[in-house]
Amino acid sequence: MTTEQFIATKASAAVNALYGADIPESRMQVQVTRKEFEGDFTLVVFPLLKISHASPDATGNAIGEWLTSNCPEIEAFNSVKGFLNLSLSNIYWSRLFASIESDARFGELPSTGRRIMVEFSSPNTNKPLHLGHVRNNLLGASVSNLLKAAGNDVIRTTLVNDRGVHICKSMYAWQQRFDGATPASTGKKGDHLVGDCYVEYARMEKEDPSVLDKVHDMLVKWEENDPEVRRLWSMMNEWVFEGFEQTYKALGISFDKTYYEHETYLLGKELVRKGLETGVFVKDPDGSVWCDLTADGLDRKLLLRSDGTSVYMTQDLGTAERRFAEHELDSHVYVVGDEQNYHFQVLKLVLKKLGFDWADQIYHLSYGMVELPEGKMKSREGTVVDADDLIEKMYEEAKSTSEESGKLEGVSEEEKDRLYHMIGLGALKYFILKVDPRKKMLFNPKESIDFNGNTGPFIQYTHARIKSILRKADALGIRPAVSEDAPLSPKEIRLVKLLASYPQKVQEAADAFSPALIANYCYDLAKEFNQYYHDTPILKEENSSILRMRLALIETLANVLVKATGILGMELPDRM
RNA sequence: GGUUCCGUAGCUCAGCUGGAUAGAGCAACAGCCUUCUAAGCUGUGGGUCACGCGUUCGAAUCGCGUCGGAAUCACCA
Repeated sequence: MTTEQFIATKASAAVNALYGADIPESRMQVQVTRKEFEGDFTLVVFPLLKISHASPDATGNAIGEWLTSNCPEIEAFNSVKGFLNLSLSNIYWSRLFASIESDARFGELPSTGRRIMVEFSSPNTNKPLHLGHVRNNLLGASVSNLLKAAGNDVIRTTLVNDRGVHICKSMYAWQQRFDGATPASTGKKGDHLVGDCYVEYARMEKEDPSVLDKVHDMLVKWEENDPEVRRLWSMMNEWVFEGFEQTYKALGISFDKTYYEHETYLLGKELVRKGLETGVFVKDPDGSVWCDLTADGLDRKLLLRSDGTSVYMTQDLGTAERRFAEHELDSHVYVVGDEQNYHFQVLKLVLKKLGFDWADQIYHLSYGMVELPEGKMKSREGTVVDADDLIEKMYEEAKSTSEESGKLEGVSEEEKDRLYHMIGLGALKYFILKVDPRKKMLFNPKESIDFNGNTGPFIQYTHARIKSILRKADALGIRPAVSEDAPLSPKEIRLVKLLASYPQKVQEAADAFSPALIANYCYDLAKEFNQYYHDTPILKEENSSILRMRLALIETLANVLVKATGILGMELPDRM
């Protein structure tokens, strides 16, 4: 039970005793007391005036009196203009702190028994990953962690778009203009080499539009399983996968299951057949198949072309059906940009029309685009921010900042390398995840991602500071320990309050599919600690139970920081 | 044109299930390292929460309208 719930329950009892009214605790409004007022939690009494038939202050005072004389945990109160501020006893906070400190699984919510598949990343194999993909990948990985922390069984998956006309374009350009170049012969990452082919193709088509016919011939041959074309296709895809693998590894991302579109693109045709039988779909005279959604305020949606081939939507319908069946999913989350809102709206609607109840359990985590100061990234204009370049840049930035501070003297080169990567990536991940996924975000390549203020490195630095103190204490043979003999200061109570709210934050964030809420929490916690650190000496404290309590407090704080940033996919260093 | 989303400090963002005087960071300015890591801490300045009307004891938050921006509405994926 959270402290808010505890107070709500007591307040409900107070109202019952004083006014004989039965107000459930869920209707009680309890919030954290604002900094400028005395107290820990505040009961909003306005909604109770109709029952008390008294002024806000009189009502507040009456409830305050009742609570302080009937609940030993509630020590004092003051009533200000309809807000009843309550102070809890030090023993209450000590015990709450002790319960958090001793709980190794603190913040891991009880199992929901639900199995959720999360699809994210889903790249095309004709160009390297860019900043937009980075946001997708980080969000997907983080939301997966979040849902897992909230007690769900999570399957991370990706659908690689490895076939189609765009792949053939790269293949054609390679054949015509690249003279047998390979990643090995050029020293280029495979995904970048294939990306170059794609760019080259665009140039070729501009010179001579008829090359498009050649590309279509190639696609037809691919579909006919032409060995020559298939061999080229496999080889180039292999290059790309190796390149992607490096990028995923650098980002710390992996999948439980990878689907390839060349295996799934024919799925869904059976559904179309059934839909035609049951009259959910209609066939036009030219042979094309449609679903009429005009009654739902949408348009008609194509499901099979007049030549009988399937489209994107057909495939997605079939894939969804197969996944729910194969994995006995309770829910499926798709991490896909908001430009596809319409697609998912239609997908769910069509599945529902086909009679699948689980259609309601599909959630499109629709995130906003990453934009540059001059607008959208455009590959034609060369304004695309490449993922590998960006990761490299972050590493260099971390390296130069670290070298400037000189705090890593005596650390091995190997360890330094690990730290630079951890810090650079931490900065990048936090930068992207701290903003509400649904909103579009701005990235200015000219300004490097900050390492000061509300940033990943700030949180990592906080952790390093705590670890430094704990190392020193350990060297002195002092062990952290919670004890009721060590009263908590107001700042320490604030920290305990924040720590205690962590499980609730995980729940809220999971409900909202928003790692940003976790990022904000991490910042609040780090900020609060740094203020505490600044004016509360720990190792110099003479009272040994207070000293040990403080060590226990910062150790718990470090543990919670590790868990929370872990959801964001960040690692925290012991020194930096 | 239809649908959906967005508009908060110079900039980047919190706050949005209605609650007290709207918060951070960056940038600017002024301080704090013989004291547990200054990637830190403290302070100053900076706001018509796009605009209007409504609901309410109370609106940045909810509703309607206006203005501005974005996405989407392919026999592309």
